[in-house]
Amino acid sequence: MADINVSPAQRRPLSGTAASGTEPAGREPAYELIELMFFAYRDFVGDPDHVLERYQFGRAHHRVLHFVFRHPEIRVADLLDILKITKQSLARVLKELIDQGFILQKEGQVDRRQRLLAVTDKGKALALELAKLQTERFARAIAQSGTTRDQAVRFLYAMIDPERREDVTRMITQADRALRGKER
Amino acid sequence: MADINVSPAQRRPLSGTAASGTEPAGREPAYELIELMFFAYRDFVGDPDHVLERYQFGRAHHRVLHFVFRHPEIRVADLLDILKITKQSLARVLKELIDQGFILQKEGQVDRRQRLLAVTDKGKALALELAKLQTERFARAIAQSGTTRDQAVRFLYAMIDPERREDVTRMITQADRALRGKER
DNA sequence: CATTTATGTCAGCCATGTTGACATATTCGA
DNA sequence: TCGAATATGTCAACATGGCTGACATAAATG
Repeated sequence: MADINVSPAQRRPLSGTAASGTEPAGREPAYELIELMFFAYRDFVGDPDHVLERYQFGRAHHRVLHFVFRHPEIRVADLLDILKITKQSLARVLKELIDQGFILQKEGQVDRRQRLLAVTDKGKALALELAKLQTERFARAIAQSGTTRDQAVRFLYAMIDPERREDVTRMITQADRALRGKER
Repeated sequence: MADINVSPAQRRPLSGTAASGTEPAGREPAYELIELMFFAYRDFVGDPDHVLERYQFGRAHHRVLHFVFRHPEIRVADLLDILKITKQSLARVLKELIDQGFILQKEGQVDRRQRLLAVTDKGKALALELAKLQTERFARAIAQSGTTRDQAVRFLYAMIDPERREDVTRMITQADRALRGKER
């Protein structure tokens, strides 16, 4: 459980910047948060990007691999629903992931029209490697910011469109259940 | 200061999911945080996307407009450095923003090779409209998650690559100073 | 058996990133 | 003062990953 750099709230940024008066328009624009979100996300996806270059994969491959890893035997239609892309877009990257042996398809048992997707051992290894990089970033950020993991979860959750939150929670819960079930 | 929905920690997601044993590999992958970050960012940039459609602009236009708005009279080279794209990529969207009257260029006073960029009134209005949308999302998220704004700032800041943090802080501070100086 | 569903695929377009090469104007240092 | 360095623009070509529209196939379903 040893962590890279446990020191709460060292060298924090600005944040005493807003509220000079009573604007009629409402709230002061939160430029600081907006820009921090932009840079944070860029670095968050940057880690995996470097690894993916090894296989000539891009971010699209990462997303597909990740969600197939998290939802073994997922139907194509459900994957499209998570990613919010078209099947033509999915087809391109999925084909490459299958050709290179990271993902495999099997015919559905109950409904033989379905092509259920799952990661191979190779795919699992890569998905885990990428998840670990991002996990380390979160662990660092939580430790160094003096936040709790729970606060971070609640904050990010509340950044999601209210009407989609339930779906997201359900999806994550279900994936956790499925994965724990498998690994036992 | 009245907010949309002030209720701390209502309907929070899971988060009691990790730590089943002592893996030799280290930490449990933080799937929940990883996926929440993905969905949060998608919605975060989704708000502006809809508005930008009105002008046939994309996210690239948004980024350029935003940072030019925040850094009046910015040099092209400095803008490229913030965005981390090539000048050829910038040129395309910048041309459209200039043609449609959102941004204008002026020759540098001290160095006449420079083409200093600034938003027009029209550009400022659009930049503010977009920033306001994202500000509202943050205000909602902070109120509903029971976090403080300061915690959110520190957390996002700590998500950035350590070696880039100083630059980001400096950039934000400087932009705040420049904008406040102008509005007085 | 006709229709609906799940998936695949072809073709082409668009947005936004890239590299490489080269042009122009201006500044700056020897 | 002149040659090199700098700031910017531009042309051409390419890659990635979105999109729409059209159509094909196999299987399920009423």
